[in-house]
Order: sequence, then C-alpha cells, then structure tokens
Amino acid sequence: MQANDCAAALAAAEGLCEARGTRLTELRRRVLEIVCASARPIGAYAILDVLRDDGRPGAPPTVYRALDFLLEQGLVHRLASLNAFIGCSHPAEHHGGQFLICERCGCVGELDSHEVEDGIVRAAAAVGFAARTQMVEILGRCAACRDAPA
Amino acid sequence: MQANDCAAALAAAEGLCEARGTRLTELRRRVLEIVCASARPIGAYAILDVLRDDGRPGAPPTVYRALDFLLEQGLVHRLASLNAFIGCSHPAEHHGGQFLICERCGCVGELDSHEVEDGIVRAAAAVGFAARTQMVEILGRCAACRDAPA
DNA sequence: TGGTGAATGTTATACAGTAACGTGTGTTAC
DNA sequence: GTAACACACGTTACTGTATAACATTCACCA
Repeated sequence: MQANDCAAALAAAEGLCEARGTRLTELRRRVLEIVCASARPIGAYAILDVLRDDGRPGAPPTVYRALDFLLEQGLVHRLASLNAFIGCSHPAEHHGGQFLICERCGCVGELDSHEVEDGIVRAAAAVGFAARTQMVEILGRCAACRDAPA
Repeated sequence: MQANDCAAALAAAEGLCEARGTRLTELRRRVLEIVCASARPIGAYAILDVLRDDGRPGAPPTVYRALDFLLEQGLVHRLASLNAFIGCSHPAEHHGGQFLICERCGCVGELDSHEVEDGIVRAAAAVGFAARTQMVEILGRCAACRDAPA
C-alpha cells in the first residue's frame, strides 16, 4: 500500500470503528498501520518484530488478537496461501475478497469482481451448497511483471 | 471420502502412476489411502500419527515428501484455508480445484466449474493480470446441513 | 468507588513446514 | 559383475504459524 493510501486507510478505519461503536485502540491502530505500510503482504511475526522495535512488550497473541479484530472489522485481509495479511482497499463494504498475487514481485491486488463472486455463489447453489463467504487467490503475473522473462 | 470411493481412488492412482511412469511407492500409497479414508480434510501431523500407529518410523518430512508427490500427481489437494489435505475426486484431469467447505459438518466437496475458472481468468485479464493458477475455497453449508439450525 | 467486561500481558505449547545430511536400493553404463 | 548414479526414505534439528490458558490492567458505569 502507498503511503497516502495508508493514511487514508487509517482515517477510514477510525471513522468505521467510530460509526460501529468498536474500539480501534492504540495497539490495533498501530498493527493496522504496520500492515498498510507494507508494500507486500506481511506475516504476523514480522508485525510482531516491528512492535518490538517500537519498544512494546509483545508476544504472538498480542498480534493475533489485534489482527482478529481488524479482520472482523474488514480492515485487513488474510491471504491463506501466504499466511500473511494485507490492508483492505475498500474497508467500508465487507467483502470476501479476490486477490491477485504476483509470483514475480510479490505484490497483491484486490479484484472484487461481483461477476466472479456471483458466479461462485450460483455454481455452488447448483450443487446444493449455500455459500456464505469465499476465498479466491489467484497466482500469476501482475501487469508490470507480465512480460518479464522467467 | 466414502470407503468405496477410497478404493476407486487408489485404483485410479495406481493406473495413473503406471501410465506416467511415476512410482506410487508403499509409503505414498499408504498416505493417499489415509487421506482418502478421512471423511474430512486431514492435517499432515494427523497423517503422521496414523503412520506411527502403523508401526512405521516417521517424522514430518516423511509425510510432506509423500504429500508433495501426491500433490504433483494431482491425487490430493491442499486446502490453504485449513492447512489440510483431501483426496482428489477426479485425479485424471489436473485442475486447480474449487472447494466447498461446510462450516457445520466439516465436509468438503469439489466444484470444478469451468465457468467460474474462466470468469476468474477473464476478470484478472481485464485488470492486466495474467492468471496462472487459482485457489477457490468457499465456506458455507452443504446440502445436508443447509437447513439445520445454527 | 467498586464492580464489570474488554483489552492486553505472559507463559507455554501445539501445529505446519523445511533444511541438511545420512542411508539404503534399484537401475544403467561400462 | 560392479561402479556410478538417481531416487526414495530415515533422522535430526530447526523455523514459522497459531492458539490455549491464565494473569493483569484499564475504562466505564452504576
């Protein structure tokens, strides 16, 4: 995430938590900031390292609890295939998320195609499955890396 | 997987490995059997426990190497959201796989909708992303659990 | 001001995955 | 036949990911 996007995400998070009556504490805010400041998905233990550099006490549960909150609020996403986290580009609308993961540069984009989402819901329904949430992670090459040699 | 499906999967695996000139060793066959015999996705360490119950020596690499082989051959799938493995329903055709994970009973079905797959490739291409493989895991209620109370 | 619940601190442990190296074993070339 | 090789497996050790369980602190409200 770019620096200005990061500031915007933090501001949006403040507003959303305010509106929802949930508490974006100092720790949670700081974890969100760390995630958003990272250009690429960041792991929980990397977040923990940054917190420790801040001089905070900290153990894994510290980070995971903050991440659980941020996930619940839709402010960050977890990429299951990478065991890592990224800031959400559009936190206002809760969404499962479709992620474009570049195998070359490691960058991650959000797709959020309603067409894809609806297609999945329909295809699942056709076999009797009631879809609630979906996790779509797409590996390949981003536009910038698309034509680069292997 | 049902018991008869399990036997069928093992037979199919034999045939495929034979045809491909790859070696379905005793260990690999046994790991496949354990995965297929499990009604639900099974973790690597649970597989290891079964191997040890068999009286085999064993350590994590034993299991992971067998699983790597089975994944390469398309005989099992890995569910990233669960860090667990399931037997493949249609091992003959290599496919990325779309999984229907029931939040109530824990069962997992394969969807394999070409429509969904193509939709994802198209939606990614529309934003300049060249999709290579995709991982789709859908959470919800299976047909049997669909109408059960929370 | 004391009680309640939420958030955080802390310790310990379970689960997931891999690196590195050693050992057997079955080809294939000579 | 046997040396050389590739492959599968054994073994040790370790890193990374995640959570359980319990203690403590803090904010808020009655």
